[in-house]
Amino acid sequence: MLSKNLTAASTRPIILGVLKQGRSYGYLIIKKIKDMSGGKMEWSDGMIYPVLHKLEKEGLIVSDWVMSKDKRPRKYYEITEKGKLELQAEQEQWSQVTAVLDMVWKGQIPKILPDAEV
Amino acid sequence: MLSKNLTAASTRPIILGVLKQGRSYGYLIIKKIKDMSGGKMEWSDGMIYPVLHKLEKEGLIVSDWVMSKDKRPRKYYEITEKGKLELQAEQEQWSQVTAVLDMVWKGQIPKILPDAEV
DNA sequence: CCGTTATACCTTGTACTGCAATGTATATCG
DNA sequence: CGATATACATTGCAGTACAAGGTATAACGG
Repeated sequence: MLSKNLTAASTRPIILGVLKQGRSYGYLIIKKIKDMSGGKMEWSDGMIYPVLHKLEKEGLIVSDWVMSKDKRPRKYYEITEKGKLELQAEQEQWSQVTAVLDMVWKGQIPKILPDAEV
Repeated sequence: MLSKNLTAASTRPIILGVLKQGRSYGYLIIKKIKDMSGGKMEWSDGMIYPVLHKLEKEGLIVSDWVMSKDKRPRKYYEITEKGKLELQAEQEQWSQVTAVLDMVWKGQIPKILPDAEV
């Protein structure tokens, strides 16, 4: 079970990443993410759809309805150029944070002392 | 500049990690994190102290006042056993998310198709 | 001596937000 | 026919991040 903040922080880049690979729809995105995480990440409807809506509102993805072979309407999403740029920026940010966290996991904390003890 | 969510998500493991390496105080923790991130992460007072207070309230760290050599009072924080367990759990969660994100960065998204197209 | 900077910690209002829960709809399966 | 799976939508509100403003004092340069 991931913390709320970590889930929130990773939702956007993951969705954008999945859509960069190919257009998809909500229900399937949830399945892919479950698969990619070995079942550890189980997003719900209430989680993913508000995020998809917001991404679309921000112009990072676009959507259109398609009638599937079994007559169900599906809302397909596709990443935009702006969305790809945003994904790039997300990757850079995650890289920064991950670099610091790697130091933390490895116990490589700089030995900075208070001025009065230099 | 990190997103709000990413900053929020990484604050606790970073602080716990710094304190696992050795007891420290707020002002110095901020300096260490700035150093570890090459200047990219600049936390403010208003950010770190409420988090330190919450961590203490949850029993993950403890604190005590020490008078420094230049007569300034400093509030030193130290991680507890419980805090070390929490840090371990954080590392596992970050590992899970990072594994999924690595797939995203590498474009390794599973090709799962809707049932009607299998 | 004074203004500035650095060293330290504290508090809080409030704008923002995540998402469980609930809802609608329908195909498939046993 | 009931249960499950396939799909998308909406929202109330509990929770929360942290900038801004505050207090205090040492050190430094002009």
